[in-house]
Amino acid sequence: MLSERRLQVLRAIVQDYVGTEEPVGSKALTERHNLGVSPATVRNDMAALEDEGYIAQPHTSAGRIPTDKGYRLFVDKLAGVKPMSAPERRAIQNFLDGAVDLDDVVARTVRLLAQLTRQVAVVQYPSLTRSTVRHVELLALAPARLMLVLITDTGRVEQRLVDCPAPFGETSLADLRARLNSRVAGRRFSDVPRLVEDLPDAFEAEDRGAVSAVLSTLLETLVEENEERLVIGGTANLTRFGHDFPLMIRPVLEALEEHVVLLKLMGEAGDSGMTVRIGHENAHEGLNSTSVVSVGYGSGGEALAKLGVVGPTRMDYPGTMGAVRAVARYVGQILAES
Amino acid sequence: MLSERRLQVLRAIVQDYVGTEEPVGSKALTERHNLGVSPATVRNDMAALEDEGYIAQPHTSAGRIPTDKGYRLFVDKLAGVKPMSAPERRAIQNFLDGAVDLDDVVARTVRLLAQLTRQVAVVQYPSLTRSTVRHVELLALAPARLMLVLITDTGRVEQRLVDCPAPFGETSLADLRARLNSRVAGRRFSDVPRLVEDLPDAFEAEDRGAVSAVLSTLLETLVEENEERLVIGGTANLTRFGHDFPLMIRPVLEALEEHVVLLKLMGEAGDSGMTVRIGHENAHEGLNSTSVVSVGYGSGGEALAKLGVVGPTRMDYPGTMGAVRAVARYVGQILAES
DNA sequence: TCTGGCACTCTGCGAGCCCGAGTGCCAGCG
DNA sequence: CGCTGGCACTCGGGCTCGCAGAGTGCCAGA
Repeated sequence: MLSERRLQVLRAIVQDYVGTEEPVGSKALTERHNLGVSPATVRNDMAALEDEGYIAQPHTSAGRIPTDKGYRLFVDKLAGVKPMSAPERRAIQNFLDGAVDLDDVVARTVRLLAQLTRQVAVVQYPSLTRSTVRHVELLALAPARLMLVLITDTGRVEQRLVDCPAPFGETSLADLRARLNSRVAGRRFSDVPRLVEDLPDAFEAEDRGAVSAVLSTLLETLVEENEERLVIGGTANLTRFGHDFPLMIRPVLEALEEHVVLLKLMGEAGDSGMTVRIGHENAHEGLNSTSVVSVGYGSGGEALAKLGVVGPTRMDYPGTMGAVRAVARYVGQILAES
Repeated sequence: MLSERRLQVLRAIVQDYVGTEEPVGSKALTERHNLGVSPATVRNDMAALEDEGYIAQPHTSAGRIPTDKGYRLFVDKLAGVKPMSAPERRAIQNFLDGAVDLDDVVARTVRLLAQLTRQVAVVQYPSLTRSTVRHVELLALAPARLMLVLITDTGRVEQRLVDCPAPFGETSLADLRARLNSRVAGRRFSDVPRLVEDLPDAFEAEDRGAVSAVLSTLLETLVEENEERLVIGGTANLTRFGHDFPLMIRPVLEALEEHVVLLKLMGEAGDSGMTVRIGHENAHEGLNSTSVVSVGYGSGGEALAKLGVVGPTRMDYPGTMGAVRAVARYVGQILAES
């Protein structure tokens, strides 16, 4: 176990390195933080921290920089979440309040997050599987061809074509539409399969094929995970990554275009509370020199989707976490209102 | 007017510079292209080209590099469009044929284009204003609150909320839905305003307010330009930009996130044929060191939207133009089929 | 009008050098 | 036992210097 002072030293190293972007030495540390001890003592502590793997030296006789493990300890034990100031919170709220529809909410959120954290922002569209059905609409495009339109309480609309095995009369269609809506409107997606299970039984034999086709398309739409969309912004902030960066940012840009990977990454993070993945903790290789801070957001108590930022491991964790948390909270509010 | 040989020299300079990324000198030129004259002669020609502003020297006593004006001349007079090879064309077609819906077509297109050109690809969603209406649907969410859903022939769906000045009965709603569809289904968006102009007259006075509200929302949706979506891919290719690139790519990344700017840029380009904007010809400052190659695509004879690539002015223009043209052509085919 | 020759001018690169920051270790002190 | 000051050592960054190579412009001659 590390002594209290050594933790202080580690904290000081992280803070200074994040600020200056340069390896930090024992002398500079004692000057900037009053630890009450001399550089020599700090050197001993640093040696111990290095033995434990919390810090490292880029070259012999240079200062130390934190390792992933060091950041991990810093985030877990040494740093809290820095709350946003009241004016900042107001600014967030004002900015988000101006949104006119769901797309706009997401677009604004991503810009806001990128601006606040000066990093790359990632926002997942509110997931279908957690929300409730507002309305299901069926349109006959041709005798045996329907369009299914699903409207969610978050204002999202999904449409699918349905090819029926047999023509489907206008009255049957109206009937199906009415029955479907009376059963599922206002219900959670996860409940829908159970609620419509026996629906074909209510129809004439000749229509059952079509009804089944509609229902299976509906269920498909509900579970379809790969329809989950991501919006990314603030990639220009990658240029503040470091000095040696051509090689650094290329894999990051590539990873950011792999939405599937990102979705997986954000999905793995726990539902409740904020998740911070540091450096090599990220499964995807391209993100091994970045940290990902993500959190769920949603209207009401439940998380609909995730949002977060991607930045260098050398980032201001407390500030970033504060911004991410605040934005998630306000987006949730906005979604709940609309 | 420049002599024939001087044009040859300019062409050779552009080709070599694009290939090597290094200023090209008179000796290297005569070695790699058999111009039939000596380096000294080429030097004279280069001096002339420099006087005219087609090429420049980064430093005294270094080779020459083309200026924007030089590239312009190259593109206009000296280089054709390099057609894709048959295998390449097949690969494009196969890749695009696998798409399952409009979103997928666009996503595949952007990836394909980025891969083929090794540059940043930009694809605009098929524009609403040029396409035709497949169906208009109206749903009552509440007595005085409707949802308008517009389905286009390209498979795109737009939805809007409509607040009515007064409650609107179910029968009137069905009536409006039927009349609306019979008038506009299958018609071009640009014709819709004329076609629905007198529609309120067919309704009772008490419903006219609501009908007008629906119609104005519909028209708004049709003309709404800022709803035009862009998809961007291949940003990782920016890392191949040049050596001095932190400062180079930051403004480019910023510009790429300004979809409004990009839309304007692509919109300005002529409808027919391919447009190449080189360096400072781009109005947006962040793109002053890039060239944009764009072309319209669409099903049938008409362009629905644009697609293109953004790359360094030092790009392989014939190859890029060939790839852009080929992709646009095949995307158009796919859209026409579906 | 083209060519070969020549003198000139840069940039880039490597070698050598010094300086400063930082370390590790040790002996001494409370 | 832990902290401190001192000291010798190391190493990277930045500086200058010098050189080689590539490229140019100009000029006289074919």
